[in-house]
Amino acid sequence: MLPEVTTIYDVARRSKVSTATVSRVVRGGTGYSAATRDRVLAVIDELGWVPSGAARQLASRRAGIIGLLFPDLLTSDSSEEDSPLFVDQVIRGAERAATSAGDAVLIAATRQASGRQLAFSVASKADGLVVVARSLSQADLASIADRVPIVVLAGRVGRRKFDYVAADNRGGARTLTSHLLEVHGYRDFAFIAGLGGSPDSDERFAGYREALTGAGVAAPEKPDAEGDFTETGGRRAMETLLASRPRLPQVVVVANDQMAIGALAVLRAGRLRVPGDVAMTGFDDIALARHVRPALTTVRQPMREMGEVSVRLLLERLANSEAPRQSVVLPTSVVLRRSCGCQDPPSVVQDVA
Amino acid sequence: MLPEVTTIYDVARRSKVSTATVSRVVRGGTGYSAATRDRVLAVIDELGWVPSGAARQLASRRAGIIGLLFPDLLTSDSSEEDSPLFVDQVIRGAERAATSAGDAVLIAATRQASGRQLAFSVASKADGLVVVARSLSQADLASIADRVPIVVLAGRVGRRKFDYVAADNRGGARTLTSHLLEVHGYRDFAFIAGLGGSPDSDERFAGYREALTGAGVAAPEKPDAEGDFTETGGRRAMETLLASRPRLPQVVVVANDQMAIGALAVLRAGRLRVPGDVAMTGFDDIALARHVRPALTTVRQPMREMGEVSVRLLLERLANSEAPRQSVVLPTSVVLRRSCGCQDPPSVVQDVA
DNA sequence: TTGTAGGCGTTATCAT
DNA sequence: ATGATAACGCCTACAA
Repeated sequence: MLPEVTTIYDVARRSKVSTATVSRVVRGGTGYSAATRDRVLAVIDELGWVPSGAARQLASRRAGIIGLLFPDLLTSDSSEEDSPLFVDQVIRGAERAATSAGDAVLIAATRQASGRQLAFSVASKADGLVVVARSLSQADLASIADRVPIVVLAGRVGRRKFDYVAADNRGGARTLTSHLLEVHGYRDFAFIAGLGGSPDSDERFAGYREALTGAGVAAPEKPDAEGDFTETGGRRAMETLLASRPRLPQVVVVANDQMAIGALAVLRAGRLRVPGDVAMTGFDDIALARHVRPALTTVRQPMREMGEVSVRLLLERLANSEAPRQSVVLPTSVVLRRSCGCQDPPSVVQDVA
Repeated sequence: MLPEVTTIYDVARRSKVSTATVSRVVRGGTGYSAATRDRVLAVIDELGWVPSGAARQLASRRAGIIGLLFPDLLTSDSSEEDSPLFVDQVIRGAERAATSAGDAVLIAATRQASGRQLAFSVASKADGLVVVARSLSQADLASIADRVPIVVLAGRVGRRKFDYVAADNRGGARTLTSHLLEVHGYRDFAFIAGLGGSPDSDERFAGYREALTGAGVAAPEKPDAEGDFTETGGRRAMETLLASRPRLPQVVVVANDQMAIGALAVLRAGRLRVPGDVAMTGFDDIALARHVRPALTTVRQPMREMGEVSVRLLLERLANSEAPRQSVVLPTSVVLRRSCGCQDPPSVVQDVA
């Protein structure tokens, strides 16, 4: 026995009005008497009718769905704890912004090859897409963009062609490094980067260099070591660093928290004290950063807010496709803890201008 | 200038075939020559046509969308780190299972009052729903269920009416408590519960009691203190416990990790050694549990797997609505670390039968 | 192998 | 204030 869904026709017939009137009533439009409204509403309730999303979308060209595309971060061999919380937070933020506007969020992780097809599939179901950087090739991005509006999330500041929102990675790294220079007086630095070519890592390295250069400290062209954003990767990078340098730097600036935590483990295993022998900083302010010993000085990105703002931007564009392109760079903030050498964790959060 | 989306008619005209043939080709059906296929495919590519999800759903009664409803856990005042990772993991799992079946996941958090409407909205857009326990009233659940298939996630084992998947909370708590009794020989216990009436907390308490009773240890009818699943809540509950008991129990069994971590902080502040003066255990095995000092003995729920299995169950029902109701209870496992008194963290994972 | 045409459940445009 | 009736873009018997 088939579900036999009730349709707008059933409602119309039973309340002795036309489907047009039913439609008006449910959408809160105008043009019907209070009596009609009550009658229709009663019948709807009685029949338990729920308008078909598909039919609605087809006729009104509005699905009430925001697509969110992100790169698959929990692939095969990366262990549970390596899976970044970044996307989770972004999802939460997006969900919140969308829901409060009456929309829902359709999510899909693009895994390597299958990404293209998935992206199109999602695009065909949503009114617009929020695409987290690096989850799609530029070509695919462009070809989808001329079907539905797109907002790009994260990625390098300065991208064109689309609306985008990003965190001020560079500014955060710059402020953090300045703190290291000015407050602690460090002069001998080392930098552990994330995956080569990652916009986030690059931006952070750039900010780091800007601060060093600005302080008259020689800054190398390239990072001293490179990991892959995971704890394991950080461990390896730290080992490489240790092996390649004759003597310890005063401070190691790491491109993200997870790698910093891995690096911390290596130092601990080598009986090196942090921040006594070497200071260290991370980036992201994941929950762990606060709990690890020593607590990790880091830079916080407003991940949830990034998700929210992306959706908001998208909704704006949906409402007005002619509006000028917008780009929002959200401020990051430096979180001072023990690992950089600060005493008695002030837990102060220092905003980046 | 309007987007002027290209439709199947454009493709048909340009490749000089009927829309039926285009449809056959794109869906990989049968009944066309290789030459025709290539020609159509070429035109599709040239025109950049993407079939409309809405039209497709309307005609085929299949949206390719799985809805996921969960309670809003990051409300207002709860701080960032208190937001549970449970749902995040479930989302990941669901996304993975759905994507590999060619579907996408539509997510929505039900916030208090608005829940009902949101749920219906999502139901109207999806082929089926995975509903995380407590995100909807029984009445709403029922009224949605006779429109689309529903799978209930988590919640108490033993529910009827719907397909459901749950973790073996009771078994996990029982095994954990038995370990405490048998290996460590503890006899004086205390239990910190989560929110009153939470099925998860109740089940865990039940398992705890079963083990105690089975070992001939008197088990109180009610938990010794109650928190709200957050770190802060755990802190408060521990303070209450401390204030209300003349002397320390040998071990405190806490209903989840976050509260346990809060409780740990209280003990540390009181200069009490864990597990020296009091032993402690958590539940969930969040990432932090491993990094906190002492590392927390806890019970792991296969959160991601729960998401995956839910979607799989839903897809099965979508394929065959007549199949008998299914319920899957996934095993939990005890993770032994320092906080319960175990030496030299064996990091052993002990499966629950 | 290919085409024709009706139907899917709403919305929206005209009338009335 | 209400009602007919085209779209909307695709799928799918049924024919050819």
